[in-house]
Amino acid sequence: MQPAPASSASINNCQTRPTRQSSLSFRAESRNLLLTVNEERKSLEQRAQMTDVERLRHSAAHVLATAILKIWPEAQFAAGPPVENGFYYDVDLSHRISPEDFDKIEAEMKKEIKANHSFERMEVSRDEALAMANRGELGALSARSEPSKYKLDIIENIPADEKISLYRNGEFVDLCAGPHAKRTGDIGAFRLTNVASAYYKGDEKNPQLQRIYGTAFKTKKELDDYFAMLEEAKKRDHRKLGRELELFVFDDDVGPGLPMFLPRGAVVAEELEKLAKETEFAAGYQRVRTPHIARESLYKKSGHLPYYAESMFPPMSIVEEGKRREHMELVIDRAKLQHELETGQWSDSQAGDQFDAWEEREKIDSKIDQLSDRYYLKAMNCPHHHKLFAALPRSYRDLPLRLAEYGTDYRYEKSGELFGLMRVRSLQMNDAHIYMTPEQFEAEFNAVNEMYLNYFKLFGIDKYLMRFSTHDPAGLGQKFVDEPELWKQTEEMTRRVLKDSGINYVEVANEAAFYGPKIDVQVWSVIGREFTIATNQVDFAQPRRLNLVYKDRDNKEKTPLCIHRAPLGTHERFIGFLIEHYAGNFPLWLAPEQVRILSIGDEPELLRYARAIHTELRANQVRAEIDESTDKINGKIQRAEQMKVHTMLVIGKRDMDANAVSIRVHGKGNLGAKPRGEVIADLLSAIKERRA
RNA sequence: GCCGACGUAGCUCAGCUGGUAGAGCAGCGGUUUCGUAAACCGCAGGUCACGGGUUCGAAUCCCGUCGUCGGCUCCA
Repeated sequence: MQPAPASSASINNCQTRPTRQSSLSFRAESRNLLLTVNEERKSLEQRAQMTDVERLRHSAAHVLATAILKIWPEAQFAAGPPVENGFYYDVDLSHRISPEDFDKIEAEMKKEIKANHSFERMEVSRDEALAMANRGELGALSARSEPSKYKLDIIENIPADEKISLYRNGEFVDLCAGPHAKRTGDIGAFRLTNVASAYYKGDEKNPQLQRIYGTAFKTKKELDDYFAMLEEAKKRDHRKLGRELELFVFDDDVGPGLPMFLPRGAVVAEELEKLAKETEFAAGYQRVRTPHIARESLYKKSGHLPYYAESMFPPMSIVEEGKRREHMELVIDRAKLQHELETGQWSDSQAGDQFDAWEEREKIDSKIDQLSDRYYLKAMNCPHHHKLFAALPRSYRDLPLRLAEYGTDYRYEKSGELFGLMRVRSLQMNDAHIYMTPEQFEAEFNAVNEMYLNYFKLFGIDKYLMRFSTHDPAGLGQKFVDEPELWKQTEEMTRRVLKDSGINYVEVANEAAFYGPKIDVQVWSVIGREFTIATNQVDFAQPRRLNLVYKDRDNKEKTPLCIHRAPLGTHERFIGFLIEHYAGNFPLWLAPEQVRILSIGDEPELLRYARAIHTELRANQVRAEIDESTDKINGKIQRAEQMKVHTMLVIGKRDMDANAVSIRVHGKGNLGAKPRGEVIADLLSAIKERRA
């Protein structure tokens, strides 16, 4: 799992979760700073590949630093790269920069841009660079009493064979690989957006810096469009719409990251389940059901525990009735011993006694351990499914065996990573595990991909990308199971299928699951925001660890290959995505309330007619409601529109006399009157066919 | 987890430098009989997230806890 921003974090069926900090770190004692060093660096060539807008943003970062120095000359700068939607510069400054300071900083930036300084590149020797940094001249307007400490560190980490370059714009000189725009005046339009804190090099052992974010474009128009897009995204924010449309809620007493679906949200989840069940039934999957918890032994065998324990809720310890007394006695003994260890005066001559006490404590601990059983809330469904595979003798004739379940999992996401429905601690996944022979892999993998593509079509997802994550041989035995041959085989198979099927994919090294190569599926909502929604993983390790076997033609027992797949990801994230994608305007088949009947007035005869239609629709499983409030028709329409009810059937005396109804569709307005029977038939067929 | 901002009625928000908590919508009770985005009147609703402190007096100031949000290498 790559450390990714919450909005793009991936969903894993089950796999290792490296910490945010995957780089090797050590303390540089020579300075006050505690620094870490990265394993990998981008080469200069790689970095020189910047698009025009990236150059411009990179230059904007330098202009930002220039402006900050004009106001706070003592500021120390670290890194200031262009990023996806703009740029930032990390600054170490005792003054806390807040958005109130932005006007002042932007005004200085504008002066720099107006002055239209050129960006001059200078190559210097390592010694010159170090000397300048020591005089505080890098990331600065002039020499200063304090050395440019971050720049010094950066220089020291530049490989000996790399050239060192500086860039100057006006008075500002910075250590910088470039490239840049030609002149500050090329920065057509910019704006500072926010300020956040960031550790130097992302390592919490390092000092915390203030990260000033901004964005820049060539033209004012592009900048305005960008902010308009942000506004639109705000309107579509699933947290806002989720509350307004009464889809889901969070409650402090239930707990952070534990969403509860209100009836309207539950409808969406259940319609998605219905879709998945129909699709999977047609594709030869079988449904299974498994508990939400399992004994520790299962995760020891599956291999998850050492890799994944941090992402799981802490275990529940249970002592069976018959063992409670013995357990209690041990606990008391341990407490006594602990007290002694903590309060006792242990002189040098008693070191041996102290050591014995430690040993004794360990013995007691292990006895306590043996008496108690630990259960974990499951964070993934695969081990349970693997156990179902193993539950019956399997023949090659049974393969491929496809076991599917909308499994409920619990993952202990770090508090700072929770985000609406996008990153939660309880989740339900459109999960399935396909067990097969290696010969069947290609066909099965293709079928899975085809399922993905069909879903994309149904939901109107035009842009997608499959990120194919492979292993790095250097990580064998640590991050990845030590099976070089199987890695090679499965990665080749996967790559070939992806290539042959013409699917849009990229290959990413070193991000595979611990048990095999993995594909994360990224999709883009209609407003262009990226979501990592689904996952598809090859597993050759767990089946072996759990002794899964089938009897092959040659009467030999063999280990099956397994594909983990979850095309609809989790309900939580997929619904979050759909809310934004549709801006809350769900297609008829997904709409929480498909039809609302609005009568004009409440004369008994008219109400009878309206109620008859309501009853008929509900008898046909249509989610229809009837608004019998005393509001006037405009009020009823307003309320239905606000709740984004898909179809409104407006019924007045005129309609009743003609045995008709007037149709109004959310977002489309009044579509006029039609015969009652025709309207109902149209609704039923649109729902059945899941028409948009 | 770490840094920062924020937390007032179901929702959206007002409440100045400490002095009796307010509006609109939603809800409830009436009246209204209205043809495609808000009829009218009334009523009710808050331990100002929670806990502590300062003060004659705290929504307001301080500390802590909980929660939400922004961010935590896309590297000079």
